[in-house]
Amino acid sequence: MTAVYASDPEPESRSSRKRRVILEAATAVFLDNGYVGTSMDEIATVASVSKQTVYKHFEDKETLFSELITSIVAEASDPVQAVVQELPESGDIESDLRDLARRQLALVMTPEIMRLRRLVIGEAGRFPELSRTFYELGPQRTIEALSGVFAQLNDRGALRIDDPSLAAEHFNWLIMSTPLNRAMFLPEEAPSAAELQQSADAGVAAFLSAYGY
Amino acid sequence: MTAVYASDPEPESRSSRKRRVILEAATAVFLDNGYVGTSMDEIATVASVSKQTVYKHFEDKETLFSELITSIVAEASDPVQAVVQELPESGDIESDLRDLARRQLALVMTPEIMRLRRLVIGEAGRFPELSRTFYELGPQRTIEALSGVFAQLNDRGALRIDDPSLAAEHFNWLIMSTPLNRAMFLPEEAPSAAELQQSADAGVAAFLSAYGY
Amino acid sequence: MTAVYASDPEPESRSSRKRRVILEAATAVFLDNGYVGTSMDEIATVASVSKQTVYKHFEDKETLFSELITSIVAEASDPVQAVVQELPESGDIESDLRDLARRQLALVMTPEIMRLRRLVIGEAGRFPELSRTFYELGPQRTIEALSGVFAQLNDRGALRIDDPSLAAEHFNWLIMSTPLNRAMFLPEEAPSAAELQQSADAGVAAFLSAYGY
Amino acid sequence: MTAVYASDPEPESRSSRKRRVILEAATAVFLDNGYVGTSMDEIATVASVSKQTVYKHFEDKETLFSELITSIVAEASDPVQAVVQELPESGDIESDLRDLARRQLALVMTPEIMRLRRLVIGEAGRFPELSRTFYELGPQRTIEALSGVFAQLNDRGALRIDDPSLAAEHFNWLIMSTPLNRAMFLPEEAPSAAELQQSADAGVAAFLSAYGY
DNA sequence: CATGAATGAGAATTCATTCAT
DNA sequence: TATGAATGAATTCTCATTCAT
Repeated sequence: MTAVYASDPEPESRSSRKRRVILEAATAVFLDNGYVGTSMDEIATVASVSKQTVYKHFEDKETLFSELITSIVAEASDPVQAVVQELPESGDIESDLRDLARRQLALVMTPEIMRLRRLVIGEAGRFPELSRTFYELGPQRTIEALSGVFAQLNDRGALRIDDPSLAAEHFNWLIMSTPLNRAMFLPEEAPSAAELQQSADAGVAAFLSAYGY
Repeated sequence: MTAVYASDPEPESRSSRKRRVILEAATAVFLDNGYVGTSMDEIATVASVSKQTVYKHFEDKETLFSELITSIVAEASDPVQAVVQELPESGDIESDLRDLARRQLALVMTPEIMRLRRLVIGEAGRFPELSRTFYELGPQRTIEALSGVFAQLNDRGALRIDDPSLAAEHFNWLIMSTPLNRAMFLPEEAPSAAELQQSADAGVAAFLSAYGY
Repeated sequence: MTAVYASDPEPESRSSRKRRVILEAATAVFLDNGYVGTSMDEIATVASVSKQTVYKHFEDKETLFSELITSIVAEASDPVQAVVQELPESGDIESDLRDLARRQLALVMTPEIMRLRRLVIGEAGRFPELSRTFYELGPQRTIEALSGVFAQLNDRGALRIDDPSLAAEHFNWLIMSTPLNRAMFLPEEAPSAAELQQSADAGVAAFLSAYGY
Repeated sequence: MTAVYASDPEPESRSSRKRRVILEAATAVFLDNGYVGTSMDEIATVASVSKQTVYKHFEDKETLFSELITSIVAEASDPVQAVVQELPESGDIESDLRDLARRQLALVMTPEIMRLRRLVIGEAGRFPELSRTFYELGPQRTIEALSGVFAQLNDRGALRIDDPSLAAEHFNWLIMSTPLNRAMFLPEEAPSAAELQQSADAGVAAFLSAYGY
């Protein structure tokens, strides 16, 4: 999660190091216990700092939660974008789409992202901006990127697509819905990599039946 | 005035009337504020009964929540089943599937069921049995029913389906995922009936491209 | 406990029957859970009557407790008195005293009376009249009776006793203190009948060494 | 004014000072009102700290009570042990035993220890480990010490004792039972020092009649 | 007369947030 | 700057007692 900052050239100040430590602790605790189920005390304890220090860095619990979720969502979004943005060019459209689908699915189904998704959905009433952010940086952004890809594939004659945006939706959910929905309700049964691949492959096959030549 | 109810075959006892009132109040409050965000005091107030009465009917908050959610889930599940179980027989497969899809989608996207879904997902960590129940009585049961329908349609030569269960998954999510996912994250933007129809119709079209003759 | 009333000739009225049932239930519950640990609800439930019925028979919890304890103490006191009042006349003073001691000890160490003793002692602050009653009807009354016995035995030349009351105290505690004190603090380790006899016999022996010829 | 404590070798930390204050307040309140009759609020008020502070130092009411009672019992036990362990060596066995008996009795009959004893007995059902501790550190330990003393006195030819342990029991209860039992049930009638001495002396006299030459 | 419900309060425990040192 | 303590309220659950039906 913090790997994103790994190549950061500027050395962290003490303050921003603390800030990061607190964010990491808060991430762990919030994802485990939810917003209301988490106490500032526990965050401070897990971060090994005093509660005052937490409050020095974040105005209150809501702010901490918001900033936290926003930044994780952004972080989590990037790798998915990277995968979806560029389709490999092997010439074999089916294997290319399979490749994309498998990688996308593997990323989205990460246990931590699943917990994040459940948390954000559960708090959608209390924090509508957060769930909007998740939606926009997650599914929406993904589908836009896919939409671009499918437009190109159509132009290139590889697929037969009238409405790239609609095709992107269909592609996205054909490959993800089954395991995603299942995982959302059955947090204790993590799907195996094989199951994920199967779901991706079957989705791609159906997609090609509908949108291929 | 009460004579109207005189012919009521099973007149509710005071006790079960109270029980029902409490359940209704609890439903409203839990769906609005989530499990932790709801206090027994508020439930009692909304139900216009004393807290004692609540506790006389339900052992504790957890029990109340569990029984409540279980029963709503069961209730909500039945109409969807009814819709999905029997396909109309007009001879026009596309319009039949559209019909089914539209009705199914309209039921599932009911605001109350959406709130229930968010609530259950948000509490999946705390109440895994509840989310399992939702999963089994909801998506799983629906897909099993659809699976049966598609098997028949295949036998009848109306569709070309190898794996009815997989086709059922694809059908289900092609029509539902887009609005469902959106509504999950954007609780304030209820989709219009027109949008839902469009989603259903587009899903059916894609499904037929993939699985039709 | 209610055996005392067994020979009662007059048939119980419904009311007094209920009253007895309540008292029996209350006895069980109070002895198990103490005064504060007992709720009127539980008493009503155990007695299989409604709470109102309890309140119809007893003004309030305090009254119920007081009357209850007073009557059990009185009931429990009588058999001990009976044993202590009359010394058998075998001519063998040691075996006579042993007999008395063993019987007295067996009665006093009854589990139910032990629980009563603990309860009364624990509530001595809240219910001083009750503990006074216990003291007067229990130890004090016993010792007065023993005192009379020892006065006779002195007059008869069987023992050498200046102060019968003091001798009675010494006798009483020589035989009872060890097991009684132990049982007071170790409610889970009921002493065996053999241990009790041993304690009685050793107490009698010491008593005779001090007060015999 | 605080300079007086300046040379204190181990200056109490703020934390341990608070802890001590809480323990003292809790002692007072528990001894007065019993376990269930005492509220954490009252303890906090008496200690002049916030309830939070109480909970920061002690996990819950039970823990506080247990630690508290255990430590008082241990504290109270030591002086009695000191008295009982060493018999003075005046050569006059009767006056030596009287001395011991009077001191022991005076210690045991301290009002605070009496309240502790009542409290522990009253809670023996709820806190069996506590009453066991009391028993072991109190009566049992005392009698073991006395047993050692009597064994020596026998060896030295000062007393005629076959079973030192039994003699210790008899000694202990001959001098203590009467006032102890009375005080247990009549908390409002503290025995005078004179009465205690009389009880001790009379007990010693009887003991010597039984076990002396 | 007896049952379910109501009342009104109190207890244990926890929290977010703010002072004081 | 950071730590322990305080604040003030909220929450779950229970209780003794009283109405109303």
